[in-house]
Amino acid sequence: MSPKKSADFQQVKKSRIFQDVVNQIQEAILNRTLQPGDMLPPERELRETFNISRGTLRESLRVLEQKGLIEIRLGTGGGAVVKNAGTEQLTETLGLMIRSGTLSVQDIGEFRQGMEGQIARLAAQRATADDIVRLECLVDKAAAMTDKGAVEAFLDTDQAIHKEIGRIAGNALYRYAAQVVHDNIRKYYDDFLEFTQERMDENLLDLKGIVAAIREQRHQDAASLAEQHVHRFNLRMQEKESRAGSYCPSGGRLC
Amino acid sequence: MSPKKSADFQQVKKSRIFQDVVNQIQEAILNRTLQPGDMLPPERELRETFNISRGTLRESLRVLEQKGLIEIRLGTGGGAVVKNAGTEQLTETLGLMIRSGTLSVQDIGEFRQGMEGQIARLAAQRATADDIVRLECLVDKAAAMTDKGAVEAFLDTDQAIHKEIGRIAGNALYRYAAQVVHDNIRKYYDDFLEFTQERMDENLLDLKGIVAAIREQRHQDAASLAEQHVHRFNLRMQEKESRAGSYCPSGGRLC
DNA sequence: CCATAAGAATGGTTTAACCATTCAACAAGG
DNA sequence: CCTTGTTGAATGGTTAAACCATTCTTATGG
Repeated sequence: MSPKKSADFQQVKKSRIFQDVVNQIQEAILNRTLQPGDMLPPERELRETFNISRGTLRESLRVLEQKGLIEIRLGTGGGAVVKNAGTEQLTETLGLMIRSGTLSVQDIGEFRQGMEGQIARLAAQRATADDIVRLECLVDKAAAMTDKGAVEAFLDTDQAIHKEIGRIAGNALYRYAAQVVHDNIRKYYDDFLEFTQERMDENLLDLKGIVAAIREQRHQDAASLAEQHVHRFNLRMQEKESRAGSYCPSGGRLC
Repeated sequence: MSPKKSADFQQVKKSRIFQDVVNQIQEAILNRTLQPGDMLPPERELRETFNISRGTLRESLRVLEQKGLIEIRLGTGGGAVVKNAGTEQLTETLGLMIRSGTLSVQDIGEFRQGMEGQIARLAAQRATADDIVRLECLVDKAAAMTDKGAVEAFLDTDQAIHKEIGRIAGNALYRYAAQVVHDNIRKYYDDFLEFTQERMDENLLDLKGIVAAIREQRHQDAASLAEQHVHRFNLRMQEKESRAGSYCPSGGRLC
């Protein structure tokens, strides 16, 4: 066999017993042999099953917990419960990358801009009459909140609209990615951004435009409008950030 | 204070010593008090510093390792080394979501399609003369590979071109996301897709088109062409998948 | 100069015990 | 009968001390 095509061997793994146990349990979960909600046997029993010490077993459980595959509960009737894989791990990892300077908030904002555009485009291509009704109902609600000057309630509705558009787009990864990005970016803008009446009016107009484009299946418009919407937001973030320079001394990198 | 606006309390955390240790070490790493490449003291020393047992400390280290913040080496001079946050964790988590059926391969393919479009668009907006030279050099190389019918080498070059476009786009998150998605999708198509001469010709044409659009700063064209490129790929994957139905019985969900 | 063996440093694992939290069953008092 | 408090068992969380396995360095001998 030529050296070029030789199967890409894996480095021989050091015998780490806990890793083997992690793999076995993880397989069982991904297999559906263990389903979400199922409980693993108590530690002292599992210990015997695998024929390892409790300490080693606990290292395995810690890893599975950190992967988001199980949750560990205390007390009688407690133990390891199989979980549904959610977005918490992605959110946490992305958060680490931001905080460690591997990613800048600008990067994330720009990513979000493109992504929200694509989501709006898909939504415009796939929205049913039912979806439109639901969206317009939410927009009406947002308009009411704007009239009343209820900032908190407006923001909630705004978020609900974005979530609904994500649902309509019909792609789970876009939905998760949007949530992960949002959860991470929110940590920063929550501290920064005050929401004035003018800002609400502006936002409401954006939302109306996007929903109209979705209703009329103008997917290109929906994408552009959603992008502009996020872009305006990103600009404000940058203004804020450079004005309050102390927050982030190293050129957009967070500390 | 009204019940509506009551601060969003956190559930009281159970006293888990190892978690506290994880937080302290993680803070030190994100602080840059501990920098990538630095080594933590040996377990027996850390044990004393935190005044906990070795078992508990080891659970902490396992968690940090799983988060991708440290790497643990064996033997004399071994120990915990601080790592740069990379994409491995994201890749792994996304892989878990695919395997557990939370995401379908279609979802990922569609996501990738939109994302590669955005990346190409950014690249078209930001490419310098230097970048263009490098890209065209790679395209020439790919053309040579096509002529020679060297499939492996062509695929390598193809990937290099995509990577270069990602670099030119200048957004770290797009770059990471592309890699994560690619690494996960590759697991499936590597098994499936045979690469014929015709396929290579087709791909080469796509690449030439995209690079030309980038050179001439036709960012809209660059986006569309890149999307089409991925879309064609996605279609082939779906064909393959439905033909070899046994692989995935539950409607596009992987088992 | 190189090969090999011995030893030390370090992570990996085991054992056995005890502590802390939770829940259910049961008892006491109203 | 219902409420309230008590107790005990089940389970995860932590500790301690020892030993095993891997890796690197150093000494030894050819």
